[in-house]
Amino acid sequence: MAGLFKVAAEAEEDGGLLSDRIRNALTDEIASGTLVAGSALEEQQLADRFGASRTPVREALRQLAVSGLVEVRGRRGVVVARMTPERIMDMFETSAEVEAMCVRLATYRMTPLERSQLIELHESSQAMVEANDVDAYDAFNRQFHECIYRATHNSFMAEQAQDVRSRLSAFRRTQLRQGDRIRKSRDEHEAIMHAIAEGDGDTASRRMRAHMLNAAAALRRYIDDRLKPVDGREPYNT
Amino acid sequence: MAGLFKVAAEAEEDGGLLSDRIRNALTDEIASGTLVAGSALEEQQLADRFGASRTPVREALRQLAVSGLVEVRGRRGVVVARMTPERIMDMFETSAEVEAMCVRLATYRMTPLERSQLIELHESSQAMVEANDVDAYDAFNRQFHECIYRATHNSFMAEQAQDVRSRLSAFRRTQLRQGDRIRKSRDEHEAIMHAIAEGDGDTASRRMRAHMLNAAAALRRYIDDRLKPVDGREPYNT
DNA sequence: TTGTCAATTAGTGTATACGAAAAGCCATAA
DNA sequence: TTATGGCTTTTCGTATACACTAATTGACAA
Repeated sequence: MAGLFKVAAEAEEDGGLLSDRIRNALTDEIASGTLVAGSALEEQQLADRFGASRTPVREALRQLAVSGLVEVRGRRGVVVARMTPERIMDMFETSAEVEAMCVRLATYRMTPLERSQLIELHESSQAMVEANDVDAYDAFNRQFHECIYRATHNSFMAEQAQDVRSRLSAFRRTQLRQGDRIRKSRDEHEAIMHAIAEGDGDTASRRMRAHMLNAAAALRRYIDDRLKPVDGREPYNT
Repeated sequence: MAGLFKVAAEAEEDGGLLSDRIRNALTDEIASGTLVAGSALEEQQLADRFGASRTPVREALRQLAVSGLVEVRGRRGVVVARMTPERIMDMFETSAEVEAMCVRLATYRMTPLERSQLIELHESSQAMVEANDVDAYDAFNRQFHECIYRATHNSFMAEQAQDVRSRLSAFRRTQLRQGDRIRKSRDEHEAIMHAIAEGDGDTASRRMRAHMLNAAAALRRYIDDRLKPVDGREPYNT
């Protein structure tokens, strides 16, 4: 019995900490929507599922709580953070401002190499738009923005931006399926690229903010259509 | 009026969770510099100090790791995050941008009541400047900026800004002791207030950024004087 | 029927036990 | 003298046991 956990650790070829693996798994499941917002996360149940004990599960849950992905209701269990539409919009707005802030700095600081990489990346998205390939564009989009984060040459800011962005990943994919949002998204990228090319950080910043807010607006339409009915129900189901 | 968040209310409460109290205590000690950067945090030792077992201590440490206040070196202990001067400056720059972002939104959205509260708060700082009361001004400064966060009417953004700010609190107090930084700080606040009063968010934003960068510059002088020698040593002592 | 209260119970919060890995140390050999 | 190898020690990561809280359920009275 005592030697069992060693087997569990080796089963996943990842020598990393068990608690870290659980945290990563839960992060993915929450971000992807596999774990529905508001659902209860029972420690023993999760422990059984991961073939571990409650201890690493608890650590994972507590870490997720710091990032705001789950909500710890003292002595009453942990639930997947249930965002209100207002909070989601707040997060999108914040994300928009953060992206705007990053692209402004990036415009002033990016190296010629970084600029050419960004241009190349942007041009590669044309094909995805024409194919209307949501998944490919979603992946590209991530790269595009991360490329800008790096170009700020401020690693802390890049981490903060990445953190905010990752918390919205669950909603972002949805938004791309709205109408011809992909094409518009690329057009907006195009405008941002022009401002960057001219070294006009303030314009790039404004355009980026507008770009992100457009994405948020597309999502809001989706939320208004589909999430509203949920509001009538109890905050936390079982 | 200075209701702030619940932080003050929860400050000294025995009823809360033990792991939470330990986390808060450690946060304070790290932010205040009582726990020196780079020093090792041994679990059993901390458990003894808080009269608890290792379990809540571990949870606290893991949570602090998510915020970046401590560094977990797998199976080799936890140390207080040792920031390089570069990273500290990155954080200050990010903080400056975040504050600028907040004040811009706040300018457009604050209610007349919030505006008058901010004015009142600002005027109260005059006395502290004349008395050269660093502690009082430091406390006021915190309130001033938190007041602006709230006025964004975006709770998520306020939390993010607060998070970044709290991570710099250890360094901020130092900076205020540099020369006549307090007086200059208030003058800069004054200029920001004018822009807010005129409803000019972009100007308020630019002035706020300059204000924060001035504070960072004051700190850099301090760092160059006192922290540089440390760089010659090993990243982590023993 | 409904409201209140007590007993039950499910599930969290904390403590302790144990195996494993890394760090320290000493002895021994080149 | 120094380097290296194995042994000891320390401390971490995980498991498990216990304590305590709060939700739930059932009974009883109004």
